[in-house]
Amino acid sequence: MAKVTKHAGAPGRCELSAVPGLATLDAAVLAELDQICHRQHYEAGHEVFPAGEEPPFIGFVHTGILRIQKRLPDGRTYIVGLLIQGDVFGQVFEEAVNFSVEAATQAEICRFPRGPFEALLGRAPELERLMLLRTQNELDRARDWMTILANHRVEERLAGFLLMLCKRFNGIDHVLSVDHGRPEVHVPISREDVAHLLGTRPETVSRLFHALADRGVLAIRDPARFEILDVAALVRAAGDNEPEDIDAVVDALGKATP
Amino acid sequence: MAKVTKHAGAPGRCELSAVPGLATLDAAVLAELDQICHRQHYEAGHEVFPAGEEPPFIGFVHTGILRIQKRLPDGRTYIVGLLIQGDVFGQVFEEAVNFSVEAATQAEICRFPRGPFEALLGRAPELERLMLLRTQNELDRARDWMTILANHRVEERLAGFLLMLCKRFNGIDHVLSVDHGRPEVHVPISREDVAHLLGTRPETVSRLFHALADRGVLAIRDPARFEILDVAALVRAAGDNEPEDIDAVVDALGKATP
DNA sequence: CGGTATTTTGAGTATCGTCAAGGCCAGTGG
DNA sequence: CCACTGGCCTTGACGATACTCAAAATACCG
Repeated sequence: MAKVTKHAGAPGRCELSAVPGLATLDAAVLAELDQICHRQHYEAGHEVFPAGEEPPFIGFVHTGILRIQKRLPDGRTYIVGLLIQGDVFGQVFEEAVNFSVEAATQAEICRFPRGPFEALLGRAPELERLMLLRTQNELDRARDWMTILANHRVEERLAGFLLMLCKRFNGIDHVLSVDHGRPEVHVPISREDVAHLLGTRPETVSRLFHALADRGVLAIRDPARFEILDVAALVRAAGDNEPEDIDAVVDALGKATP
Repeated sequence: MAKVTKHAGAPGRCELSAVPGLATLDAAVLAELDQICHRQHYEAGHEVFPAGEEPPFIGFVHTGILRIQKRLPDGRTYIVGLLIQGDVFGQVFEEAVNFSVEAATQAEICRFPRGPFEALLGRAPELERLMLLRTQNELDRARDWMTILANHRVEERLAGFLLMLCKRFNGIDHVLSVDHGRPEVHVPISREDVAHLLGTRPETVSRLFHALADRGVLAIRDPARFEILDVAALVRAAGDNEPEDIDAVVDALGKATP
């Protein structure tokens, strides 16, 4: 993992106007963005950009899943977030970032070189506003994730992770689907990555998936696919007794693509 | 706790130009900010604004410490961040926030009503840029905090918390000082708050403070004040083997106000 | 000085990490 | 077509860690 191999991309033609989040932008701004954008493909495990340096570009995820992470010299890895379709990453106007970005699966992204992108930011207040709102949103999600991480029992964290997949990844990359009339969640990353996200070990993750299955909360169709049998029980397992949340999940599951 | 009592504040006169982070702003923008700003005092435990609603203002912390938190109906509390002198809080252009803000100690803040503040944002690109950079910074800190939370042993999280206090709170509110030639850290929040921040219980926090003391890493002067006896050991206890970090802490401790 | 809240300590138990072995699947090469 | 290999996932046993409940000690405040 962490190889730097990259595949060359062609400039322009990123169909940015088709992207929901960007549709509100002025046509002229969109055209300029499209001008400076290079589309690029990454294989799973390849590094999109490293920690400790100035990020060379702002990225926009088209397909696939990326990990935001920090690797320590002793081999420990912390994953502090996942990036999916439609997410923007890379800080503007920063000299160095603390976290690297790696492809967790095959991924297709758009790269906007920082120089031109930052110049465009200055000319297009609406784009700057968009970046501010997106960053605020990311911060909010990071804090939500912290409340999951702060649960002492790993089972609560794991259940919270599954619910997060349902709520946020719905409709993305076949994460959520309905196969035999029951909602099915596809966990798009390895046990080890899940463990790194949750601050635990792969063995414990495995044990707890099976514990949830034994209690009838979910069924394991294959190591990456889980049928949700009892949403309410899963929400209870997450220790999350906010009624709004169970509604949000039921809602997300209801809208899952068959 | 969580009372809504507020003390009335007088508009203007917030001496915003004296604030390091805002000094780069145009004088005219600063004057406008000063116009719309109301200074307000909060007692420890009082709510600055609640979760689930549109935040009524953007806040700027002058003195004291605030908690960003979520309270669950069953009484559990998650603290996802602390705000100190110079921090800005409150999202712009958002309908509802997920987290409430409460005073952890007596606090003095400036309130910028959202309407006028957002209007000013549109007229002053440099202010919007400032907000973007601050939010990016907050996001980075939140992710750093996540890497501390993801450690399985509470001792690592507690040591990481102490080091964070040294690095970030240096020079603020007497958190860091040198009393008998040795650096002394003042933990400005209760054991319970520390526990909520670290995802554990006050008993465990207490036990681990004393365990660190028994090993000679630190000395407990009173329940809120700790003398750091062995910085290197503390960094090791945090499980953080990035050489940059020990340097940063030694540096911060060296600059501590005597 | 008394009353209350906070912190500390103790004992017992649940949870999780660690180490080690075994199983499953996909891709490879005979 | 089948054995072999390597990666991932699973399972088991044991010990370490932290949570729970309960009580005592200390600090705080009027």
